[in-house]
Order: sequence, then C-alpha cells, then structure tokens
Amino acid sequence: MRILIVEDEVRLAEALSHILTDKKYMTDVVHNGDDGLDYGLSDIYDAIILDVMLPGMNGFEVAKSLRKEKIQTPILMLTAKGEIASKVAGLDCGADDYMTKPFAPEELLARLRALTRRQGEVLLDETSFGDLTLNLSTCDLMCGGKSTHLNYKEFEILKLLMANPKAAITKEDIITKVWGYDSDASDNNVEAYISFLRKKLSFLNSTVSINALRKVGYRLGEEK
Amino acid sequence: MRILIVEDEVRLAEALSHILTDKKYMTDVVHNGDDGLDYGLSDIYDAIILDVMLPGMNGFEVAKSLRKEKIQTPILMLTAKGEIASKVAGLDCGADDYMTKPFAPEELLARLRALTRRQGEVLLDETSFGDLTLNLSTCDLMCGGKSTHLNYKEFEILKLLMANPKAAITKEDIITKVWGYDSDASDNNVEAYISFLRKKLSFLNSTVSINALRKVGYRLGEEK
DNA sequence: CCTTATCTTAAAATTTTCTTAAAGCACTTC
DNA sequence: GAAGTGCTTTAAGAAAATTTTAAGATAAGG
Repeated sequence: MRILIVEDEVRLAEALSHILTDKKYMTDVVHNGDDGLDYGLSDIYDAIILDVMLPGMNGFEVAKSLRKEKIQTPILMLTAKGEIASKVAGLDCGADDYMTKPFAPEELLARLRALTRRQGEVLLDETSFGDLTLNLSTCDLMCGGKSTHLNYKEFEILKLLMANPKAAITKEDIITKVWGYDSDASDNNVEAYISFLRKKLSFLNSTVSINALRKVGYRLGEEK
Repeated sequence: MRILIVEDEVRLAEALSHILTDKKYMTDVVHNGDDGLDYGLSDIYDAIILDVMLPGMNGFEVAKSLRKEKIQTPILMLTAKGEIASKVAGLDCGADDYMTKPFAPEELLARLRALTRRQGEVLLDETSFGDLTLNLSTCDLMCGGKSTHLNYKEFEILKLLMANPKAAITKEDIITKVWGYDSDASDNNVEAYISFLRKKLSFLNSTVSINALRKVGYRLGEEK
C-alpha cells in the first residue's frame, strides 16, 4: 500500500508519514499542490491524503484535475475549517472522503482502511487448467487469443472436470450433477457432450484434452 | 438508484426518504435493525443509510453482519454523538462513511454521491460502451450523429448492462434491480424490453449488440 | 477376432428466446 | 370526464439454439 501525502505544514506531513509507516504503509510526501498533481498523475498510489490549503494549486483543484485525467485513486481531503459548505465542495470535487484537523491517528487509519477496501472490486470469477480459462460468469472458454462460448451443459461438464483435475469423473457423476438426481439421461448423452467439448478444444488449439478411462470415466489431461 | 433507510425515528426517516425521492432516488424504509439486515441482505441497494441507535440490533451490528455475508453495498452511518471513538468504530464495522445528526440535506446528498460514485456505477452524467453514449440525466442514447430517447425501463436495463460490460447479467438480476425486489415480472418482460432496446440500437446503426447467453443472461458485445 | 465401450453425427424433439400487436394504466389536456 | 399521449404489460406464434435420440464408426482388451 503506497500513500501520497500532500501537505505543506512540514510537521504535520511528517507526523502523517510517521503514523502510516508505522503501519507498514509506504509514503511519499510533497509540500505543494503542483507537486501533488504531478505525483498523483503517476497513478501508482492506493490513496492520496490531500490538504485543502496549499501553496500553488489548492486541494480542490488538485483533486478535480486528477479526476479530469481519469485518475481514480481514492482521495482523503484534510480541511481545517469544519463548515458544511467546504465539506460538500470537497466531496463534489472528486474527493472520496474528508477529515477535519486536528484528528486522531486512529481516525486517519480507519478512514484509509475504508477507502482502500473499496478498490479491487471487479472479481471476475474464472477457473483455469493448462492453457484453458473458463469464465464462470459468461461461460466463455478462452485459450491463447481464441475464445468460444459454451452452452449450458457443456459448461457444467467442463466446470466439473476442471474442478477435479486429478480425479476421474464417472458418467454417473456427470449425469447426477449436470442432468440432476433423478434424470433418465443415458451414458450416450454424456458421450455426445464430451464429443462437443473436444471439438471446441481442438478449435481452440488447446493443449488440454479430455481422456476417457475405459469403464471408469473422464479426466482432463495436458499434452506435454 | 435504490437506497435503503434504516432509521427508527419515524419523522427523520420520512424526511430522509423525502429528500431522496425528490432527487429521483428510490427508497425503502425500515424501522429496526433486524429488518434492516433482512432488506440489506437482498443486495439490491446502491447504498444503505443506517442509524446507529436502533431497536433490536444496533447499526454497528447490522453493518458487521452485512459485511460478514459479503454484502458490499456502501453504508452511510448516522450517529447522534460526535465522538471519534464511535466514528472509528463505525468505519471499522464495515461502514464506508458516517454523518452526525443533525445534518444539512446537501451534505447527505453529497455523501451519497461520493459513496455511489465509488462503485462502478459512475455518477458522471454519461457512460459509454463501444460507439454508444448514454446520457444519465436525460436518458438519451447517442451514437454517431443520431440520438434517441430511452424510456425508464429501457434506460435502467441498458445502464445495468453498460455498468457490467464484462459480466453476464441474468434476467433475475434485471428484474430485481429494475422492477424491484418483490416484483412478479416475468422473464418475458425482460425479453420484451431487450427487444425494444435492440430495435433502438439498430435504428442508431450502432456496432453494439445485446447478446443473449442462453440460460445465463445478457451481455453487451461490440461488432468488430 | 470378437465383444464391449466409446465416438461421432445428423436429424428430431424440446426449450428458450424473440417479436409484435393489442390491451392496460397513469397522466395531461381540453 | 372524455380524449389523447406515452409507457408498460400481456400473450401468442415465430424463430433460434440446445438437447436428445439413434445408428453406424472406431478403438480397446482379452
């Protein structure tokens, strides 16, 4: 976690840096708005602590400029005055939170935790095996540059095989888990889908193959 | 934008709801912590306004329980006392921000904007995908020189698809987020609106298409 | 070889999704 | 309060994709 501190009061800047490095954050400190903007534009920070009153550009302007340049780094504004007007202005200029001086170190840390927790959203759930990646949300199967869509049953069967890469999955297993408990699907149904899947694997030029273990079931294998 | 209000003081709850509905938010109001948790677990809200002092579970407990169940909805805590201790506790319990009573309506709105901005939902006044630009305040959809107006449901559905360009959105998702939590809309309702949207996309000559993923949902795609 | 298990495919059956037109509703306007 | 407007819902047949079936081909094991 790397935090940028933009604060002109040297003693306060040092105090902030000290509090944060104690907690294993890495910090960079600059003392005016122009430098704050330059550093912020590097887009390497997990959060920016930004004083409102600064020589050169003020904090609002820095925040606004960063947002205009599509920098999404969470910004925590520091403000001396507590009036609502400036609070509102702070949030609307693109900042994510503000804190009034003086503040307790614990409050600073809590706010930073809140700000940084929100990042890292977008969890694409995927599973992989060999050179294959299966997108669990869209049922797309990718390999190298290529990609193809699996329909529902293909998807469920491949997911099952990928979830148990070392074991052999019996046709019975596949039927009860994909067709359902009391289905009357036959082994041939499974065989047909295995065939469809193999066709797609070969279209993708994957090194992964579906191996039949006679009288036992199927298992994924990777061609060396 | 759908907001859950958890507040036992009836008059305050009504005031909150009124402020928000004025600004075109949809609100649901409950008056105790247990209901707050139940509603929050439905995961259909864009933000939750949560009073600390509540009959039954208090606000901290509700927030903590929601986070334990992986509900990431931004939470704005309302607290009567201004001490730092409780503020910090509020943020560490999983809340994203807090506000002390009494507060100015403008501050509430600014905080909500800040909270919801952080989610992918982008409160800029436009979102784009491919050659499409959707104006979020006028509901106009633009492409190249042409432009057309979307009505409410078309708009909400397209916005949802554009906000999750990589994932598949299920019909269930669309129904709970656009028709609402306890609606009895059928899949066919969604299908009808998807059809309306496609007609408008083709009128605009857009390269964007709405792809059906059978048994899964819909996803935006761009014709190369 | 002969038997049995597995593969592969095309066509039939089924399910899901698409598209429309018409009906229903909520608001305005006259 | 009648008529008009714009959006939403309903319903039903059409279209499209998936799933099942079935039959012959291929491969493995004894």
